[in-house]
Amino acid sequence: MLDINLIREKPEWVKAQIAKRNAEAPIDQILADDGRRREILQEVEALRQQRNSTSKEIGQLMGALKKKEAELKRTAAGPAADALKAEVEALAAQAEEAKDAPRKIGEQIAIYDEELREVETRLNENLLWVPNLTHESVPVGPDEAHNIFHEPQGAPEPQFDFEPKPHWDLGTDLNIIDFERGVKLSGSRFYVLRGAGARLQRALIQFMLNTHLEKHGFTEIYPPFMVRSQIFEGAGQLPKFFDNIYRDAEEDLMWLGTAEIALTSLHRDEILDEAELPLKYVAYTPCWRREKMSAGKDVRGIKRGHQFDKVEMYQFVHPDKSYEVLEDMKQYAQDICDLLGFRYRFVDLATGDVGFSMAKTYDIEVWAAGCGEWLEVSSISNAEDFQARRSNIKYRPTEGGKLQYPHTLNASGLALPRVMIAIMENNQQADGSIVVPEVLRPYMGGLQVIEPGS
RNA sequence: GGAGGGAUGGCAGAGUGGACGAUUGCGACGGUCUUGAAAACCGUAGUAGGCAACAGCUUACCGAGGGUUCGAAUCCCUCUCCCUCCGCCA
Repeated sequence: MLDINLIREKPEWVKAQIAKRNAEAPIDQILADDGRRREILQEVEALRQQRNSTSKEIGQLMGALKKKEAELKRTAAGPAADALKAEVEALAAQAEEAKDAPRKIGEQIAIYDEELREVETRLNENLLWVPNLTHESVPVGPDEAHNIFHEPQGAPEPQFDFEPKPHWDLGTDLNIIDFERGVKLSGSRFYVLRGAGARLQRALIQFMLNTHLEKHGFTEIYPPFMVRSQIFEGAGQLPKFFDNIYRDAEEDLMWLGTAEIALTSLHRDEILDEAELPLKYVAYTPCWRREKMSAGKDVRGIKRGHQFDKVEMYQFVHPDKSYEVLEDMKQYAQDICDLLGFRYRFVDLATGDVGFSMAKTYDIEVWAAGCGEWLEVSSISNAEDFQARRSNIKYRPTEGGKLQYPHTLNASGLALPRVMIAIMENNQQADGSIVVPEVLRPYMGGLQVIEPGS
């Protein structure tokens, strides 16, 4: 969510920023509703103030009336009682009369309130549809064709004296990926990992988590895999990406598309201490995506499934530090690639390709020799205060003053299926076996090579 | 799934229609005292919005949303969450 003050003060600049993303947002409607909202507020608050003060007067009248009534009760019949009775009646009539004015004010307030509710509802909904603004360092361009690809680095490109096979053939031949049974169980874009395949993935998860815990200083989180729709809204997934989310038919629960969604909301509605920052979290979760947008794309193999596993890093940081931390996060993801012996390249996403919630994003792509593709294994982003605003997460500055929004960053560390692909395809041998990267062997009972039947 | 009880400021916990944005205690912060600290004493304190923007004024907020009323923390309705007991269960 953007700061409404920013839209109010620099609407044309905001529009230009959104145009850079090749996106659209109802800025004019927001401005109109925001203006009207403030007009109504002034009217309605003045009315409320009037009503409050008259109500207080009535309260005093009622108090006096009660006193007199009590006094009347204690007084024996006679001239004194008659006089009191007259006083009581007069006061009662006065109170009744005094109610007229505030009652009318109340009716007016109700009319304004109705319009206010309508305007605010629309305003808030529209604000949720406005994407984050990209950072000035992001290359400008309407789509992914304008991304900047950096020179490949890391390990040298693997060389073979035979034709390297794609992972779907390797996996099937070794009987470690079972596509047919995956489809039998759940339909297209699902697969079963078997034997050393399943173990390889589990080893990778352990290896990645341990690396981030022990070398990069993260705290491990195990979040719920299903969360409320509000939580999706907080991360910026809703309302825009509703079609891509799996949801429960009866409860207001949705299956994570990424751990980022849950991690963003860990501190929802909380006020942190500045001294607590940065908060560094890492979580392993499965991720579920309908992939409606990519129907017919990447249908072979395990590159794009409806369910996949991912280790995700997430940080809440001081706003002044977030771009520094973005580079750290990039390094953490890179470390995993290096340890696994990958050849990889960094991509600076162009304004038109940066995700809805993000101000700046780097991708890491890993070379996979069998399918001959660069595979996106990590996305490293700074959301600045966009997600913190949506999720109402603030921090109290040590030196006092107004509460501030922290910046949030997320980075895959890494996405499992594509890492599996790279390992299988790059480490394959002429006989179809696969060499297990050294760092994973301790997690696989010392297994060095995945051979048929292992 | 059944029955009952709850939700109030950082925490604990009063408040059942009018002076309550809210008693009190603890904690926090500032000060006095002290060589320093503790104790004691004094004082300050929530969040969000609007207007003016220098101090100022104002509205809303007692789990959430509606309603009754001149007026709601307090009464009514709906929802969410928590606790206790029973049932079921990894």
